[in-house]
Amino acid sequence: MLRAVPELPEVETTRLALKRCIAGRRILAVLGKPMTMRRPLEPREIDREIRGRRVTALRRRGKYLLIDVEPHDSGSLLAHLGMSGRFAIHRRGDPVVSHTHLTILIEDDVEIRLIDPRRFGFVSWLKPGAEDSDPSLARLGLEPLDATLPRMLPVLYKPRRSPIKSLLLDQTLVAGIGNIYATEALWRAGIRPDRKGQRISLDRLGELARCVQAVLNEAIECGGTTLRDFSAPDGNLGYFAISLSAYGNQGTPCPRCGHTLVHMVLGGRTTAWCRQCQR
DNA sequence: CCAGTATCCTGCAGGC
DNA sequence: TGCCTGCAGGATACTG
Repeated sequence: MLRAVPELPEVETTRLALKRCIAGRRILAVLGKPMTMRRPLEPREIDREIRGRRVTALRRRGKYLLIDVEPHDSGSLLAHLGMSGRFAIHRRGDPVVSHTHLTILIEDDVEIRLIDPRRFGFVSWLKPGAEDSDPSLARLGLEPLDATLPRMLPVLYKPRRSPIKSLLLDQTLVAGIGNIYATEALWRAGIRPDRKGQRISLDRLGELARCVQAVLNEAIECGGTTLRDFSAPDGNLGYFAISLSAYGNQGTPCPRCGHTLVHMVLGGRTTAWCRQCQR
């Protein structure tokens, strides 16, 4: 199984698991050392802000996770898992794996741990009102699971000259799609990754939007049905084996037509695709 | 404004 | 067997 980079489905699965385990529970303490990450990690500041408070809600925006605490509108934790980040749910006393940068102690002996070898992710405290002006959140585009996507994606992509693959990865247009699900959605839609947005009909872009939603929903469903909240032995969340038709499968037969899948590099990202049935 | 590229970081696969 | 190189990619600063 490929070790998947967290995209929207993995973040959503993490959100649902964290919700089941910590929503309504009180935070006892936050532990960790200051660390250079995508944004500086300041465990003591986070501890000062959320110690003793109850978790009220877990939200997702694109690939970002928001953890709200009581009282209402008193600020939130903002997290991004980057490329190698994950939240693990543990019991107090479980062995600590390397690259555990943050530990959130929850009542009833639950611990939430942030593990991120590459440190492209982050967890930071958003002061009350800071959410609206946060530079990362403010730039995010449409939620891909929104019912308006089939109508809006063609409008957003049609004027663009970039390859469709690059447009799918542009978080300011639609937020939450990464390299894996962009590759899968294009394979499903039968669109070659380097075709410019301008050169794709509105109908085909609408179909692409439905493929994006289908592959994301299937991945979430897969995660929801295969993941346990406390998964032995390491408590990892948000990683699961959805069967991928194109991503990483260059050199093997296309599951639809049998033609050998090839790969190309677009914007520094590899894409597997089928010359026969992706036009 | 827009499109394309370099950069951060570590683990690991592949080659010799 | 072991070392070395290069690749993996999300967000963003930077360049053309």
